[in-house]
Amino acid sequence: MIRLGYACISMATKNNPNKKTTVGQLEKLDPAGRQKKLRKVMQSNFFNLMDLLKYNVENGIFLYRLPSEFVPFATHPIAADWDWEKEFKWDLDKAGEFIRANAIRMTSHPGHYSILNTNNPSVLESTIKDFDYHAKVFDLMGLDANSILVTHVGGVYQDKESSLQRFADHYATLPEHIKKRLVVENDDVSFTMIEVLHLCEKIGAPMVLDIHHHDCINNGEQIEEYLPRIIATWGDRTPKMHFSSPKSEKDFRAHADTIELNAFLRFLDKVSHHNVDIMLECKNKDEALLKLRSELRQAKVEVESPPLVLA
DNA sequence: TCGTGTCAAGATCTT
DNA sequence: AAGATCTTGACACGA
Repeated sequence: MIRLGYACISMATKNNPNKKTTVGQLEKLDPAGRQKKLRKVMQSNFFNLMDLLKYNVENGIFLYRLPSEFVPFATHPIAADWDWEKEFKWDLDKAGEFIRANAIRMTSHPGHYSILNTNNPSVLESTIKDFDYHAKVFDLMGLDANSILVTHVGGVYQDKESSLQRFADHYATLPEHIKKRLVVENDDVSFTMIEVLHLCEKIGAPMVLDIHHHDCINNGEQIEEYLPRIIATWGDRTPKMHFSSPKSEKDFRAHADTIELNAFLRFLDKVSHHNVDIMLECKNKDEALLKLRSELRQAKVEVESPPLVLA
């Protein structure tokens, strides 16, 4: 069975769990004022998250990416003495309860400034701190290892081989609670499906296949040839893939507003006999998901539930 | 209320 | 060596 999901922002719920503030704002306040401000932002993020998850469940959407901004300045020095874990323990429990009760798969995507294969020790340190934060949120919500952190390989630094090796070396040093959630995605400019697959097989981490990125860089490889191996990297977890449509011929790498039905059908043909979660990445978010769903229904393609068996 | 400059973070390309 | 770009929505402030 296939499940569809979307990233971070819902167009239907006006408020989203990605409210934030700025360093400049916090600097104007005394320590107590800072904590108050951070608390206020996080409170609205919790409120908005519960609202959004309820909407998701009502609409049969069980795959969702939590915005990295969920905890404001979670790893920034300016919020170092703010103990959000303790302060929001009750809320994290409640959210986790709802997520587990409704079998929602939460995922996350640490920002593109977090780069595990960096050769700069201070960047590595802040990257691990960022991964730790993302993992901790899922840990505190009591979510299983299907709640993953998706990252890219990182920079090339003029030497792909050693850059891949450095990813593997740094991966090996990660604490268990991060390692059990970290997965690697092929990107659209540097590391191809094949390169990431080899890396994932080597280090024993799952691979997120991004179809659009593969369309951006490849050496003519067909995804169907590699799907069994990609899916095998997930072990007993549910594989996750990313799907999006190019914005235009000229601006190919950018995401379009919606998903192009025919391209999606061609992809579906290759994966529909697997159990796969598909994250749709497009500007129109949940609206695009619901649109695709209705187009699939019109095309009489049953995707998200097992085929009906008539008695 | 509306328009706009600005925003934590790195890598890479351009000047 | 310093600056621009990537990508990008939303905060915060001034009009």
